[in-house]
Parts: sequence; C-alpha cells; structure tokens
Amino acid sequence: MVNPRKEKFFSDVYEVVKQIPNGRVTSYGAIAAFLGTKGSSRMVGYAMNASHGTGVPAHRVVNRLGLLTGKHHFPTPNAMEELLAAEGVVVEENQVKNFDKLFWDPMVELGI
DNA sequence: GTTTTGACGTAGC
DNA sequence: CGCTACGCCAAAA
Repeated sequence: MVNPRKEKFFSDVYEVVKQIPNGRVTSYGAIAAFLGTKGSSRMVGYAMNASHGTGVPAHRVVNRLGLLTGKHHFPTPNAMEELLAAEGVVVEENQVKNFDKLFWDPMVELGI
C-alpha cells in the first residue's frame, strides 16, 4: 500500500490543527509524531508558516514547552495571546498555563 | 542536485 | 537564565 505521507505532510498538518478543539493546544512535535515524521517537528512550524490563509488555527500550536514561539509570525505579536485568551487559554510570559492539561494529543484524540 | 533555512527538541555549558 | 551546538526532516532557492 502506498504511503502518500510526504505529499500530505502540509495537508495533514492543517487537517490535524483544524481538529484542535476550542480552548485546547498542542505542540509541533506532537503533530509531527502523529504524522509519523517525528523528526520533522520543524516542518510542522514550516507548514504553519504557510498556513496563513488556510484557515488553520496556528495560535493553538505551540512548542512542547507551551511557549508561544510562533507569535512573532502573526500579524501582531499580540494576536496569538488574544486568540488563545478568547478561547479560555491562559497565557503568561509567552507560556501557556496548564499546558499539560490543555494539551491536545492527536495520538489519543484522533486515535492513532 | 546542492545549499540554505526553519513557528522544533534535546543536550551541554 | 541564555546561548551554542547537533540532530532530524522537508521545502524553497
């Protein structure tokens, strides 16, 4: 059977991120691992960079430390915090509070 | 086809 | 607490 993972990488990243419930967050590495390309965690961020206009809630994706590392890529550095705050996610010092609790693992939620 | 880059992750100092 | 370095992978130039 074929493995159209490579050509689906960007698409899969968008699909997964879109499925993130409101008020939840996940990490780049988690998505990468879910796609089967654990080492391509950087690619997830790369995909997010191209996600502008794709309807992907990139603000729900942070690094594994819960840090809003990608906030600088938003129209305004404040947009990411605002969006998260609007969903009930508390952000303090560029870091998501209760990240461990708010963490949305596609491996589990989507049932890998 | 080679080189550079990148919103990561981990380790070391 | 901050920076450097390496690894790992994929896309763009």
